[in-house]
Amino acid sequence: MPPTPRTSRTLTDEDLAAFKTRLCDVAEAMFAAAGADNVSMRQIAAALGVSPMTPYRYFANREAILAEVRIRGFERFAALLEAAYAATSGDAAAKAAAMGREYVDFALANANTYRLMFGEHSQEDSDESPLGRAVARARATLSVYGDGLIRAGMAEAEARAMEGLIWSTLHGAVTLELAGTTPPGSAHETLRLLGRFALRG
Amino acid sequence: MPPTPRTSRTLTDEDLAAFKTRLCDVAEAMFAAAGADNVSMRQIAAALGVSPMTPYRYFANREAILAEVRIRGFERFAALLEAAYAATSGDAAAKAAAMGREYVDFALANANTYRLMFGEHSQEDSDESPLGRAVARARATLSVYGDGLIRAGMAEAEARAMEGLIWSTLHGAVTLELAGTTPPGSAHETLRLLGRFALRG
DNA sequence: CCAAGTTGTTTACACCGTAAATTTACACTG
DNA sequence: CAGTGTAAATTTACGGTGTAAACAACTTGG
Repeated sequence: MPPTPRTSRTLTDEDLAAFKTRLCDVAEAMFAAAGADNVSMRQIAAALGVSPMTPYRYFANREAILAEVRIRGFERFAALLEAAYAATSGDAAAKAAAMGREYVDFALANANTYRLMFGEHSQEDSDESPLGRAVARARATLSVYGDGLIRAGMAEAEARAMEGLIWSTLHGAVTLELAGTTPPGSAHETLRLLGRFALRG
Repeated sequence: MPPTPRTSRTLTDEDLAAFKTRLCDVAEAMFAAAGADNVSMRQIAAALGVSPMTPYRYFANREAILAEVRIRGFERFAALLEAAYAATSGDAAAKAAAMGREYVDFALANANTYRLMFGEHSQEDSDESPLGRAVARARATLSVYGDGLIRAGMAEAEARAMEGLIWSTLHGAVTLELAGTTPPGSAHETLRLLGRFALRG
């Protein structure tokens, strides 16, 4: 069978971006359904209706696709947290509680995406990298909590450290549940407990 | 090249167990060095000086080896926590603090083993399964903390839930650091903070 | 001594990520 | 308009994976 390229010669920057976006959309859905490890390059290409090697013209390799999807995941995540913050009326504690709920709900409802986001991605998240910036954006939503502590008289450094503790607890709760180490519902239970005595107004 | 089997006919139960142990020792070391995903069956077999298919006579498949190594990891982990408990003189808070330190140290010093232990292992940890029992043993060491709370007047159910919260925080802190999402040292910092206001005697 | 069964080996298959060669179709020259 | 260079997509090919199946070497029960 002869090759059947139907190109329009040297593709535009937006054509290029469009393909990348389309590929990421498809890959993201497949990853979410089966876990990133169980989706091959060939499967992604087939789902796009394109030959197995075509994606390599747009991404250096498989890892580059994972990196891109990770970034998109963090951005979606951050947007949800920000929305939860904006949609909640009340004091900082109420907003923080809503964000905590959103955090756990997102992780449990998008297990494979969350696993991909927080899996071992070799290179560290320098604030310069796109991934680092996406992570920073998600992390920044946590500052609502620290801000409340500062208003209550806590030193800034300490308040920021407390944010790290809250984050650790949320992350630990959902990953333990996602791994099957703790039974279903544990994460929400932990969240409830955390809110009870870490968010007393 | 002709096959060169030098067997001694129908191997004893302890011969069988010995091979499994030897294989797990080797596999564990290779996993620790390179990460489980980067170690193939063929590599393990080669390291054992045996042909690629021989391990399959002792383990159903690769996943069965991972499961076994996971169990051994949890047992080693539990033993360390128990040792930290036994070696610490003082009240429950001091013992709990020592165990928390041991927890974080183990995870950071055995990153790949820890990742394997708490990675997605498909089947849940029923208390009937060997893995479930190994997990339960590690988890049981946490009860020291809950016991202290109960002595301080907290209801039992609540105290056990608090153990889950502590576990989540420790697990979250180390996995965030192992993933590179938080900078080195963060887990110890979180541990310090946790101990400060969760362990006030 | 022979048939059966246990052990380890070799071989084989379908899949993977991706490097390299190949084909196609456009955008240019003349 | 013919010819050519080249970007885009394809096919092919290579070394790797997990593991099923066939096979060879041996021990043992009859």
